[in-house]
Amino acid sequence: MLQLQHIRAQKEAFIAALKKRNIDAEPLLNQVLDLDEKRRATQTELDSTLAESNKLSKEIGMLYKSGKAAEANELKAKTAELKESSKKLGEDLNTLATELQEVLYQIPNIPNALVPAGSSEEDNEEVFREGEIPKLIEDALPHWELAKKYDLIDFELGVKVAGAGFPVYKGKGARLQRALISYFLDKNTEAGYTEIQVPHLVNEASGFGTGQLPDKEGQMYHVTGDNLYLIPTAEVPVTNIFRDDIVKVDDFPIKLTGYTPCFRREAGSYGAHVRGLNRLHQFDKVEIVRVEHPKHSYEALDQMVEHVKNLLRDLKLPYRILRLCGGDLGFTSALTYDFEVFSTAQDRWLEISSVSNFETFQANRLKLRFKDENGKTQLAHTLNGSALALPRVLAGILENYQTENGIKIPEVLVPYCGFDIIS
RNA sequence: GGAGAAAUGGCAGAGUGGUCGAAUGCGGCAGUCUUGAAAACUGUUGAGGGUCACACCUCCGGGGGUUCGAAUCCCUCUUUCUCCGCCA
Repeated sequence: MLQLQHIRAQKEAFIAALKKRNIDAEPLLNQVLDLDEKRRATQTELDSTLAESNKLSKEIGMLYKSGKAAEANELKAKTAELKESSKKLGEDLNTLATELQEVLYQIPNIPNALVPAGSSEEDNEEVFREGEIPKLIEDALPHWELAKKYDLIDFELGVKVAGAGFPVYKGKGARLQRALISYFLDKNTEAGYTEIQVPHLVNEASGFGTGQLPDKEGQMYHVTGDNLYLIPTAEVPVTNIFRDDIVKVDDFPIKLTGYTPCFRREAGSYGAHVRGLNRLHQFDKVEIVRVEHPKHSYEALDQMVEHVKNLLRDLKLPYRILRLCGGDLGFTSALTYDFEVFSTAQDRWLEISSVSNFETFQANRLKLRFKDENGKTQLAHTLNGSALALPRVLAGILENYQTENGIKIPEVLVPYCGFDIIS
C-alpha cells in the first residue's frame, strides 16, 4: 500500500511511474486525495466536537463534586446535541476511511527506475545468463516421461488422492526432493539466514499484510469453515511475523529462511505448458525473506540475487536472470528479478525463483516499522525470494542430467541423496 | 469439547465510574560523579491522527453498548492460563 503522504507530495511522479505498469493511475490517485481530504476535514470536525464534550464532562464532574447538582444537570442537557453530532461524524469518518482503504488497496507499488517498460513477459530484460546447455542424448525425454520411466513421480495417483496438480513423489523422486530441501536450507543458513518453520495456513490479516488479499483472482485456497487461507508462498507467514512490529535499527539485517509447501489454485491455467511439474496446485519451496533499512534494501536485493546464482551454479544448471518489465511486475513489488532454468528436453525456460524488493509497500500494510538513528519511527523495507522452488528445479535436473544409463545426480546433492544415479 | 480465571506501556505490575495515556519497579536513553567502568543520583522514555509549531483528538486484546463521563459496568468475539475429557 502506498503511503498517503507520498501520494500527496508526488502525485504526478507516481502517475508517470505507474504508466510503466500500463495503468492510468490518475483517477485512482485523485480519488485517494479527495477521500483523504474529506476524511481529514471530518476528523478535524469530530475532534473539536469531542474536545468540547470532554470539556463539558469534566465540568460536570467538578460540579457534582462541589455539590452543585442543579448546575451539573443544566450542563448535561447541553451534551445531548454534541453527542449526536459526534456519533454522526464518527460514522462518516468510518465510511470515508473504509472507502479510502479500498481505493488504496487497488493501487500497485511504484516500479523502481530500473524496471523496463513493457506489457508482457516478452518485454522482460535479460540481465544475466550462465551455465552450459547440455547436448542431450538422442532419445531424450521431457521430465514427466522420465518421472514415469524411473517411477519417481506418479501424477495419476495424485489425481486419485486429491486432483490434478497434486503429484505423488515416490522412492528416489521423493528422496531427491527431500535432498533439495535440505540442501537449500543448509546453503541459506550458511549465508546467514535463520531457519524457521511457520504455519501453512494463515488468517485474513496476514493475507492483507503481504498483499495476497484482497484476492480478486481467487488464487488462494480458502478454508471457509475457519476463515483461514492455505499459503501460496512462505512469504506470507514469514513476513507477517513482523506485522505491527517496531524493530530496532540494530536488528537489521533480518534474514530468515523457511521451507513450506505452497498452495495455488492457478485458476485459468491449463494446456501443454502446465504439464508435469511445470505448474502445480501444491509444490515445495524454500524461501528467503529479509527486513531491511531503506538505505540498504537494494544492496540486500543484490546479495539475494547473488546467493540464488550460487545455488544454481552449484547445481550446474543453465539459467538466466530477467529483470521484470512493468507489465509483468507483481502488484506489490518495486523491482523483481526472475531466475529461469533451461528445461532442455522441453526447450523452454522455467521460472524457478523470483527475488523482489517491496520497499515500504508491504511494510505500510503490515505496520512494520523501525526506530531509526534519530529515534524516529519509520517504515522498514521487506524483500523476499525463492531459494528455490522445487518442482522446476527437479524438472531441470531430470532433463539436463539424463544419460543413456540413467539420471545422474548433481554432485552437491549426492551426500543428501545417498545415491549418485537414478537408473 | 465441558467448567473456571485472565488480557493494561519493551517487560513486570497497580488502577473497579471523573483531574488516568495511566502509579511503581525493571529495562532503554541522556547527564552528574569516575582515569575508565560499576554503583549511586538526576532527568527522560508508547503508538497513531492533526498542526509551521502548539492546541486538540484517538488507542488499556477486537467489536458493540450503558453513562454527561469507561482501563474501570454490561454484551459479544478472540487469545492465554488452570482443571476435566479426547488425542498425534
